[in-house]
Amino acid sequence: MTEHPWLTQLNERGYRLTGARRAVAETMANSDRALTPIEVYDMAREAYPALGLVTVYRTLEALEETGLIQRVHQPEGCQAFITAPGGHQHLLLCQQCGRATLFGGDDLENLIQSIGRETGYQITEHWLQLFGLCSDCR
Amino acid sequence: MTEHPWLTQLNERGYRLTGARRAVAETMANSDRALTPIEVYDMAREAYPALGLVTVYRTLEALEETGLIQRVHQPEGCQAFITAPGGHQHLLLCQQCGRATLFGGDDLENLIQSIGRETGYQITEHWLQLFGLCSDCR
DNA sequence: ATTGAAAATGATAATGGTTTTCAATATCAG
DNA sequence: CTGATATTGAAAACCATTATCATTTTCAAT
Repeated sequence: MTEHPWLTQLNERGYRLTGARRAVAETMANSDRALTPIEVYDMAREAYPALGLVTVYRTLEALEETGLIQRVHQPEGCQAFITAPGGHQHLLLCQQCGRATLFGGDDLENLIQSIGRETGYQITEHWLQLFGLCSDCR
Repeated sequence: MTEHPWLTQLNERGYRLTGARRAVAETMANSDRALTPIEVYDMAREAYPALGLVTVYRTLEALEETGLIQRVHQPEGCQAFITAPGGHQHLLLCQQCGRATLFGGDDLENLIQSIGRETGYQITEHWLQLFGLCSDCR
């Protein structure tokens, strides 16, 4: 039996493989939009009905710590999570359908460096998030 | 008696001028770092002891709606607010002392436009927030 | 396969920040 | 001044998140 790559990664981090984790991980991995813990709970229970909400919280925490998902900040709240393939990426969210598109922030580096010079800050982290309408919704 | 400009702006928006609002507005206006509702509550009560926490929430809402303060998103949470002089600005937060520096995002416009072209999104809003150490703390 | 220590789970309760409700109070136009 | 209306703060309600804990499951070592 071959496991989803996410589960393999969790396992390598010392997490045991369980039905609950499989259900939560696959729900997140298959979603192209941000999901709240409750949404994950409802969706993952279709595959694993015995799942408890507390376990959803704990598994999301594990997935975030492992770098497989990231928290999404939105005007309405900051409780949602979305896949984070390949580490640090920037988000572009559709305000209509909720779809999320990831993009690299290569051009951002220059901007950040010049801001660091101007302000005297040693900048260690950055967040860029865009909102708009995706090609289908506009 | 001359009022703080923020209070004049609130008044022009139809809000009445009260001691509670004066205390909350001045606490926010005088802070150079992000404050949570509870922090505002504790600080503003020094000037206006009868202040209730509920009124802090309501006044922060009014100040945000009027564009005088903005919500600050941080890894630990997104409940804090900070002054927003001159409308939309970007934040640079010191991870050590919490001080916030504002900067314009002029150079960002080009980047955003090219991302819009690449992704097919019609981008309507953007958030950029930087974290690091300020000149005093590094 | 079996065993057993340690991890994981889920039900329940506790927590704590935010909102709602509502009667009393304060503001301010007339 | 006066009164309609906005505002206030205390208390209660709400609800997402976290802590507790007895039970179950995983999985490495037999």
